[in-house]
Amino acid sequence: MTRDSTAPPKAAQPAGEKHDAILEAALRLFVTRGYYGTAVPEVAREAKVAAGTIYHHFKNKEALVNALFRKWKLAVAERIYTDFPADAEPREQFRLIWNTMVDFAFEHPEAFAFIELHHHASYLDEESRAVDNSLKQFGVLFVERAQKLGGFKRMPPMLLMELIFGAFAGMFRAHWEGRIALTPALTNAAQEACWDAIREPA
Amino acid sequence: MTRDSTAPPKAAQPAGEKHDAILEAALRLFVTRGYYGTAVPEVAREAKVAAGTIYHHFKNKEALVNALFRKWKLAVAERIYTDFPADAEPREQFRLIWNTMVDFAFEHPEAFAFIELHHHASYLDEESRAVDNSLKQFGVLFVERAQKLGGFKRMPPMLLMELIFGAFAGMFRAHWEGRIALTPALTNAAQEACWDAIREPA
DNA sequence: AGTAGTCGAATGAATGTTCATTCGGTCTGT
DNA sequence: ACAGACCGAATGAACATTCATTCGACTACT
Repeated sequence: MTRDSTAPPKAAQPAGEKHDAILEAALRLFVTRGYYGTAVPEVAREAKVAAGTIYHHFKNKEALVNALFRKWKLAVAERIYTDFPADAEPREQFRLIWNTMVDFAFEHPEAFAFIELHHHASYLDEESRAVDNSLKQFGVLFVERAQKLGGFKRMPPMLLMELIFGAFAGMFRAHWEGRIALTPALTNAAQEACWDAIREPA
Repeated sequence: MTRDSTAPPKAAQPAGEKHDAILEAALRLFVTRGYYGTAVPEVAREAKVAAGTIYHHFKNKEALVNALFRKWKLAVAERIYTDFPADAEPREQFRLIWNTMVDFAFEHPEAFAFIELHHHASYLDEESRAVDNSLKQFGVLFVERAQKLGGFKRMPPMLLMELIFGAFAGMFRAHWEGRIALTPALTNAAQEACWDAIREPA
């Protein structure tokens, strides 16, 4: 709305209401029907926007998924990086990462399902993949440090990571699909079980 | 489909050759591009069959995915049920289930990826879901028995199941996507890690 | 303060493409 | 010569994308 009256006329506002409405609608539809299963005009209708408007904000359907993927993957990454205690005990770090992801998954179930579901889709571009990888790299570094400090199983860090993240994702999928009903007590029990999986047994 | 069983039956067709070719082509394409991302004529081309032929063997595209899903889900189930030592120690049973699934995933990577990816898709019908559930029920019964015999963590059986299966699926996804290179030693290490996750710590 | 002029966001009907499915016909074994 | 199995061009519906046009906000000039 506001505009700097001293500066020359600026270009359009990049981030607007419609832009967000489109991303939200796309999130909802892509999660329930998938990328190919969702028609662009359908996204427009859900966002209460004309079909053409989507193409003012995104180059095409593919650019839209990629923008969505990056938005949420970066949101997760930021939550995990922020205030991460780099010097704490691995046990404490693990608990923190787990809880951060639990909070995120409860707060943004659709976003979590989306990045979970689409993380290897063919329509993701290089940049989206890079975002994905950097988060994975963080996980690997965490495991490597924990292994050096002792107390972690001697397995390829990537394997350990994937086991844990797979378990986490499976837990939430079962929750959303109604097979279990997660509570703080249960996510915590799962966290402890996963810790037992990765730590060196005494 | 049906044939008069009183008449001296002779194969008019050289066994279900085309039928199988269609299923195989569909498996390959559905795994790489998804259900909605795969065109029926594309399946036909991949199967070296005319588009119309697919509709002689399957009522429509949806019937085709469902047939495919059931075929492979039942194949997994059969492998797991067969020769399952109902009276063995849970530790032994767990090792067996794990190894059976590892073998299957290595022998039929596309089939495993397919049932993993599509297990909650909207186009699966009641019967397909029922097949899925019966296998899950088997897992739950295994956990419940193990809990009664002692030595298993006290958590909802379904949660324990989903954690383990999630970890297993994550491990293979990482393998196929090239992030790790699985070997018998590694799948076995993962199996032991997962056992540590579910057993009651001494 | 009022008016004309400019800009670009927004629209939605129109476009060309791709899709799932059909159907008239051919081929093969009996 | 009959019955399927099989074929693939044809069909119509649905799709992603385009574009001529509208609209409202802002600027510049009076």
